[in-house]
This record gives sequence, C-alpha cells and structure tokens, in this order.
Amino acid sequence: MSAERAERLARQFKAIADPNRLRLVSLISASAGNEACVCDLTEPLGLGQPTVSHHLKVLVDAGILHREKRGVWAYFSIVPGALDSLAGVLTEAR
Amino acid sequence: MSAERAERLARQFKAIADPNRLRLVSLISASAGNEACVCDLTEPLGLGQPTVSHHLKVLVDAGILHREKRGVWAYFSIVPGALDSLAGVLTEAR
DNA sequence: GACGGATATCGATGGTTGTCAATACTCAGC
DNA sequence: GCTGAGTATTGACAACCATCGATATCCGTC
Repeated sequence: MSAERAERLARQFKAIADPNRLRLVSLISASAGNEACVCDLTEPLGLGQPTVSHHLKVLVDAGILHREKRGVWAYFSIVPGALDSLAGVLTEAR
Repeated sequence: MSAERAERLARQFKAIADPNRLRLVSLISASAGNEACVCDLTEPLGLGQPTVSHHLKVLVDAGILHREKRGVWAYFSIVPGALDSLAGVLTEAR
C-alpha cells in the first residue's frame, strides 16, 4: 500500500474512530428517511450543540456524511457507498 | 448503539486509523506465511525500530494483530476475523 | 427590518498521540 | 557467564484533538 493511499484512508478511518462519531453514524442510519438534523442528535449523545456540529463537520469533510440545508435545519445523511469502500479495505487485507 | 459498544469499537478503529499502521497491516497480510517480524517492517516504512514496535503493540492491544516470539524474533500475524468484524460494523450501518 | 430559533465558527484548554533517543530486556551461541 | 542481535520500554517533546463557552451567521416569521 502506498504512503499516499494509507494517508487518505487513515483520514477516513480517523473520522469514524471516535465513540461519539460512531454513534452519530449509527443514529443517522437508524433514523426515519436515513437522515437527521443536529437538534435530533445532541440529546441522545449528551453533548453540546457546538460539539455535535463539530463532529458532523469532521464526518462531512471525510466524505462519510452528506449535509443538506433545508430552511433553518441542516439534515445529515450517509454518503452511499462511503462506508462500504472502507469496509472493503478491511476485508481485502485479511 | 450503546456508549459502551461505541467506546470499544472506537478503540479498534483508532488502532487502524493511522497511515503507518494501515501499511503495517497491509505489509503483514502480503508477506509470505502471512506473518512478519519487526526487522522486515522498519525499512519499508522508513521509521525507527522503537516506533514500529510501538505501532505493532497498539495493533496487538486492539486485538488486530497476534504476536508470537520464536527465538529472538517476534512474528506478527493478523488475528483471523478481527478485520472482518470491524468491516461488518461499517456495512451494517449503511 | 426586527426577532427568535437552528446551526456554524472561534478561542481556549486539558488530554491524547506519534516520533525519537536512550536504555533495558531476551535469547542464542560461544 | 559474556557477547551480540532483535525487540520492548521509558522519558520527553511537539502536534493534534475533543470539549466547552461565547459569539456569529443564516433563515423564517411577524
């Protein structure tokens, strides 16, 4: 594996290598319509709004979540195939 | 997802969320016999021996690598199923 | 245009982590 | 037991990160 590819993959794995971000992804995938807004996510995590917003930004920057602003609300959904490609890396290197 | 499970999974993802550790896993899985010793791994990564030993310890502690001492050499191999269970978490939450 | 609610950004802080140099440990051979 | 080679551990330092409070931005409503 090249150093460049390892660097790129590590950035994506780093994005989900946090307990709160794992729970965010899990919450969003279990939500109705496979999307959720920030206000739905702060309470179950027990974190403040700025912190949740920060974690969501990390996941968006890593290409794992998609952000769509509808009016005042920001809806987050999982980018199709993003997690599957990461899973593929793990199953290939076994 | 419970906070405890998220914490436990995050520890494993953190272990592979590093470019050098990703390369270590890749190098080991591509080695003859699916195992390698520290001396085989320092040169391709361009890191010092203590640093490589540290990364390998992180992977062993996370349950991803298995360490077997044979004489003076320490051989590392991938724990069967460890990466697959992590990959399963990603494919289920899509 | 002013207000209020939802979200994003900024600054600061305590904790974690990757890396290296130096050193200690372990085992095989003499 | 001594030596040398392979590996592990320790201590230190710089860089990064998760969290929070305060504040700014954005948008619908009145």
